[in-house]
Amino acid sequence: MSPRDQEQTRRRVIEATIELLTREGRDAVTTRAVAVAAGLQPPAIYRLFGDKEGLLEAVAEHGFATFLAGKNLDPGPHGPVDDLEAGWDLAVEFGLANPALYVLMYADPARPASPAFTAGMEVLMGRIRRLAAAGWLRVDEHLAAAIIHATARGAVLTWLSLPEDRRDPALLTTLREAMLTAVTTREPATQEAGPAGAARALRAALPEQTALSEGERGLLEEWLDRLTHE
Amino acid sequence: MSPRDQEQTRRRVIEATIELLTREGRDAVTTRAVAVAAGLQPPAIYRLFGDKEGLLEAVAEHGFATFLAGKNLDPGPHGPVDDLEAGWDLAVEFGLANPALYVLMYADPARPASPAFTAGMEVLMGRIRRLAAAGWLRVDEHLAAAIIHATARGAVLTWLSLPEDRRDPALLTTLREAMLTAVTTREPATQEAGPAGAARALRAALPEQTALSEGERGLLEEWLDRLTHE
DNA sequence: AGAGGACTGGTAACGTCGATACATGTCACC
DNA sequence: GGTGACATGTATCGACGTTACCAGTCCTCT
Repeated sequence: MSPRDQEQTRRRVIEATIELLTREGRDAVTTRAVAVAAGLQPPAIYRLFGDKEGLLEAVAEHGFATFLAGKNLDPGPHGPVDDLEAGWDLAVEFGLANPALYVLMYADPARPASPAFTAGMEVLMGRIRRLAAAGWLRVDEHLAAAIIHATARGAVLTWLSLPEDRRDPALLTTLREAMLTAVTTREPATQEAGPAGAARALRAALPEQTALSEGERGLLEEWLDRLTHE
Repeated sequence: MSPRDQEQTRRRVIEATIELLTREGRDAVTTRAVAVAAGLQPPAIYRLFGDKEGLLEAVAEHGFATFLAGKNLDPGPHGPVDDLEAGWDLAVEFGLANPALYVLMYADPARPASPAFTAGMEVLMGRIRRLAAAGWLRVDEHLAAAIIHATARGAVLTWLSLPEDRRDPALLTTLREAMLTAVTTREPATQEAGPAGAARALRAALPEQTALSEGERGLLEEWLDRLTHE
């Protein structure tokens, strides 16, 4: 079997698994059931994915990639805050649209970070960085990522655990709003983009702080001037 | 065997299961392993708990009840808002103190609401009601419950999924604060902007600039970190 | 062109799981 | 002291994840 064919078979197995997962639930995903659904023998799964864990990881990655493929990830016209908002919505929408897959990826914290998990974080981190560069970030970048992740995770899992007739869309919008106020500032710390603007803003706010020694502050001011006039 | 003895045996089995769960993980909890740990035969589990699901449910309930037993649930002297805050802390503390148990109870949203789950919600609902009675509630009671639950759930699961050396306690306090401002009409504790925002903006924009040498940039990054973490 | 060998794919099986049927033992009561 | 009901122990079932093993096929080298 050529690598080309093998890739195609992998794809067929993955899609059969997703079908099984979404139609009959997590417990229906057995190696045997997947094998017959994909039209091959149980051991073939192991030749293709190593073990069941490998299969599930491949499934998560495929599902997430497929979802992202239909979305536009470029920065929007309304600034980094709106981009963050859209990114949060994207994460939640993925969970609501693929509950079984989402639970597989995000329910058990013991599961080591899969490529799919990491890919989602990459998207998020890019938006956070732009937010920080524009001076909108209220907290540390890593903390921001954790907050965004936690609110989205909590939103999706709680939403899914509610009976359908008691799901209030306000849960999602309120959590999103809470996330935004926790992570971003209402007023940007700098009006100008790039290092020069940030340096100017920092230069202005500098005299009030005490984290640096006299000498350090002097050198820092020199550097900020250089960055400003670059 | 008298009902009294049976109750005692149930208790022994449950505690053996918790021991197994926390020491060797979820997958180590097999009916056989539990049976030998509790000193009886595998079928005895089924006579006591019906099936494995029943055992796990009993375990969840026992673990949660034991945790709550050591806590004071009465209204505190600082008003309903502080009570809510303490309730949220309680939920999160339970998750951090009993990760395996928490994951068992809250990870999979497909699992129907267990008695333990409901008991936790009861505690929460009481506090929300007092909050509403005192006029502090910004949103519908059910929505408030969902928001509180979602933030706590997201906080615990995200915390547990982070490697230990990257867990920032600020994640918990920030999420708690976000929950409080979303749910109550209390004024958010506005933190002074200071130079932190500008420092973060400069930190994010730093890689793009060329006015500083490698060494200067390294030192500058250290200072910016100090300025943001002050 | 034919023999040898590496590699793919199929079959059968292992050990363990959750769960259950059945036999064995034990105690109360007539 | 026999008898019936109930608790306990034994043996086993089907299904699971996983692996050893064997047959067939295709490429290579002489």
